[in-house]
Amino acid sequence: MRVEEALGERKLKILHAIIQNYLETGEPVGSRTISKYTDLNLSSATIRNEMADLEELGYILQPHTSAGRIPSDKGYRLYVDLLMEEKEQELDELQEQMLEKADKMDQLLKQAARVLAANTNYATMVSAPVNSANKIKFIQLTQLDEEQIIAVIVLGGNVIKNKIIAVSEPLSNENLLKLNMLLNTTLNGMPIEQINLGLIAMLKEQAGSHGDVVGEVLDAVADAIQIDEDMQIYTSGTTNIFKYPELSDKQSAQEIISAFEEKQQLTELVTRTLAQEENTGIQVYIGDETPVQTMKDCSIVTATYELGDGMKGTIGIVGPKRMDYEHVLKSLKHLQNELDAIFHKKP
Amino acid sequence: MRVEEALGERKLKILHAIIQNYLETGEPVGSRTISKYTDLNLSSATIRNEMADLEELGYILQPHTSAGRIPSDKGYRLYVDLLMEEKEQELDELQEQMLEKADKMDQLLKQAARVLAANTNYATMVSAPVNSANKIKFIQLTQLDEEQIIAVIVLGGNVIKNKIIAVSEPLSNENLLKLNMLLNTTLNGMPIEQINLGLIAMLKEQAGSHGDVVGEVLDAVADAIQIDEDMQIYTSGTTNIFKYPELSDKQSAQEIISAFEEKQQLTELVTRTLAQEENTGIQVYIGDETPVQTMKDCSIVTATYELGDGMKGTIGIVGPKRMDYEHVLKSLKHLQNELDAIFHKKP
DNA sequence: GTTAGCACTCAACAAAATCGAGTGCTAATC
DNA sequence: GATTAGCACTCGATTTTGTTGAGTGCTAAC
Repeated sequence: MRVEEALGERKLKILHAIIQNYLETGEPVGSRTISKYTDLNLSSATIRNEMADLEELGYILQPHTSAGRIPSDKGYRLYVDLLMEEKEQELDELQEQMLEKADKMDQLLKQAARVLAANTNYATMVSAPVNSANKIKFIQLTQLDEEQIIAVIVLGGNVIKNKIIAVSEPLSNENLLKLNMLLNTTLNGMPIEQINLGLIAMLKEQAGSHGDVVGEVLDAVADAIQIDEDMQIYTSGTTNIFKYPELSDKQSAQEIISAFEEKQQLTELVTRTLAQEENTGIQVYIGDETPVQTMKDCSIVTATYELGDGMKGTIGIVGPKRMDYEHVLKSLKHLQNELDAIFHKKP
Repeated sequence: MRVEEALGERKLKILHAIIQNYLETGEPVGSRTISKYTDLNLSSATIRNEMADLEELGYILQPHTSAGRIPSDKGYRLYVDLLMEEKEQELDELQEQMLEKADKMDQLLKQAARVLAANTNYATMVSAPVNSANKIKFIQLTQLDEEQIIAVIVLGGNVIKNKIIAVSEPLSNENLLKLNMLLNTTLNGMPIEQINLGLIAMLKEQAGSHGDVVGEVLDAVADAIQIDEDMQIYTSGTTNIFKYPELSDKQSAQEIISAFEEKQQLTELVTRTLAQEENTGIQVYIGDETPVQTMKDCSIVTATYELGDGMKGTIGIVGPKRMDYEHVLKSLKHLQNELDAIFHKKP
């Protein structure tokens, strides 16, 4: 608000025009262009004066003397926060493609990333839902054969974990039953963070006489329950960055694509996004604002979706700073709703 | 053999020298270079004459008049088949990195891809093991809560599948027990291809009176068992292709990287590789020989590894045609053994 | 405060010039 | 007959130079 006042309406309009034009063309925009293609009815000279001011204020900058102006990060920020008007538009295509086939979660998410990439022409990522504060809902051990026991553990949000445990001697049916009872009564409803060595030791004690085998099994179960540190992230359209010359020189392309392949940095991004608590769940990082230094020449827009039970995932779009913010935000919101709907419909 | 005779030893030596030099530099190699940097003691003029012959025979070619020569696909092929001498070398590093941490299969494979990429400077892929002729080893249905049943299915090679089934009305304990019995007696040991609608119908009949719920459950189980058509493939070092100018123009890079991200084509490659039955399990595709047209300017080297139970997976390396075949083959064999060892040690 | 006009800047493009690696061919040599 | 030195020639790559035009800043007039 204050910024808006301080700048004055005319400057704002000019800034808006510059940004919009730059978003379309990717070329620095000059005073003449603005003078001609807006309804401001000002000569290029006047625009030049205003532009000089805007540059001094840090909203735009010149790549080199005697070039037009391009928006600075600060300029983009103002644009996203104030200037952008969200125009409604149809986008049912997305929906249809989406619902087509979506029985398995991972396929669904991969598909989501793909559709979003196709729809926006940027690189996209979708993280599988995680829940740091998840609880155990159900545990069961079953004898698979003489030497193996299979443990099935169901967490909140119906996340299932399996582990096959090799045992040196078979467990009696009776013991297995007891063990199941014990595990369920003790662990049921327990947040997984609370499962630590101490607890395991206690369990072993309670299990008592059955000796080593029980110990082995309990250790294995504890191991299986641990949160897997690397979350699943699906990406698509990474090569879309080649469509934007400012990102597609070898150096940048190399870095960005690597980041998308190795996922490490994306994980960080997701974690950060999920941590941040905002009402809409949508966040925009412009240039240097990014949590991931590799992408300091990009803009990143992220959204979170929910599954209930506190399970959350992230959708993200990475593109050039001159990304079509309106379109991206719209698509993202749409997909967000879509996912919410799907997950709440079929649990 | 015949080729070797036909060419004559000197031509072979020259060809060898040309290829080796080209592998290192990536630049067309001229007669002078060969004349100077080999122990042939021939003048550049002589080399030129020989080169003219080699070109006529199709083993090398000129990118343009008055440029040096580069190997043709046919030349590479000869090199791989005959000329290459596998020199032994240490490579324990690989092994160490490998064993460091490898409890979960997917992490292990991802790690394998990564190590291989780092080691070779090419793009790599590792497919998770699949088994088209897999059998059911164990099935169990358990009541999770009032409205949900969880199905756990274990296949050969200890592949586990889960499915949560929503039921409209709870199943009685007794019915559940019967159903479990039925499933195990009928399906145990059965190859998953044989599970089709007919069989399901028969099962439903045998289950008899229990009505719709059983039907629902059986359908769900059948669904869960189906082979998931898209296999898991882990990639790494895709951006290594930027290191090779001949692959890193926008067009090619774009295509190759896309192929690595979207995996569709890699799946095809893996399928093809697994189908091919060769003793060593190692295959080399040079240029146009590739099953994946996108990579017609690359060479691809693949190897299969085994888990027993007929489960097989693939490791692959994609790089420029002037790849360091010796090194690649060596690394690949090494990793192949490594994986075999790991999997056979800890089942 | 706005605008017309002008000198100036500078990236981008294109044409021209230069360079040099490499070739094929011929004639001399072993 | 095989090898080699030598030379004219080719052609991509690089550098140089010139040209263009979009765009600026500044000044003076409106």
